[in-house]
Amino acid sequence: MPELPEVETTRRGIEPHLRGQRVARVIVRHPQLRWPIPTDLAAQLTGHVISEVQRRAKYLLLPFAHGQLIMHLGMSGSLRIVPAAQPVKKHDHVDIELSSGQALRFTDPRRFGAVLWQPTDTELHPLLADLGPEPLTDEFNGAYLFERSRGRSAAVKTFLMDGHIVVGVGNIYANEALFSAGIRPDRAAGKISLARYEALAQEVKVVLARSIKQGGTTLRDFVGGDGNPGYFRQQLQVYGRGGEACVICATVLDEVRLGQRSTVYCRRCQR
DNA sequence: ATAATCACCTGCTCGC
DNA sequence: TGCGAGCAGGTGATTA
Repeated sequence: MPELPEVETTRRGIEPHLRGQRVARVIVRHPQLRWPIPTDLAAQLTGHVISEVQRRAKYLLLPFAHGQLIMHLGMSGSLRIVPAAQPVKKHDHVDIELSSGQALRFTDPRRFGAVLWQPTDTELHPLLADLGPEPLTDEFNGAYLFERSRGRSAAVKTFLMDGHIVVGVGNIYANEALFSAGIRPDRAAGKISLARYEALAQEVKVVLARSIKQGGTTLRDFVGGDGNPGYFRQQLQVYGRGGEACVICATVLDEVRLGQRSTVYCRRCQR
């Protein structure tokens, strides 16, 4: 379910409940996620105090002196703070119980998510090593996109969703940002001008920031760490609206597949 | 190196 | 009401 705004919403929701808490117990009910949960996870975490929750791309990180916990929500994952005694449901795979009596509960029906442990000794974890810049930093801008895209024939939407180029822009926000920037999603990335990439970078930042402010986009059942849904859905201009009227010019929005992902755009507003 | 496809897994919606 | 097909917020691995 989550793109960057949903992950950041989760981070902000859970951090106040985790900060300063000691891990009392770790329960792994279903270790088979995208990769197996390390068998020593409980041994690594139990008794240690959580200092903060960081985010890099769509990964949530709990740093400790002796290593870090890496979590990813995949397509359908969520993390919530619940009373440790709250009965579990079908897809509640992991509980990290805290000294407060609450637990951080990892739920993920499709199990595309991940819970990993990385000891401190090694360098950057391979999953984090080759990631592009964070979209909400100055490092990510039109000039950067322009430079990285030269010579590339792939569709600009696919390019924008490539985590090696920039992290955190998933299918929803790629569709939205391209609409706001007036760029057709299937245009070759290498043939777009600097000026248009400046607009695109700007719109990526705007749409992500706005969504974070509203607690993310709840499509099916996304809830932040506090259990509240996100309210950005009602502001989506193209995602999920194929066949409906463009909010700008009322032209019927086209829906096509690009790199196996549903892609919606206005053939009149986006060129 | 880049591009396209596959794979992982469950649940839901749609059409018959 | 039941059933198969297709699709869903991600992304590493594999293949040309």
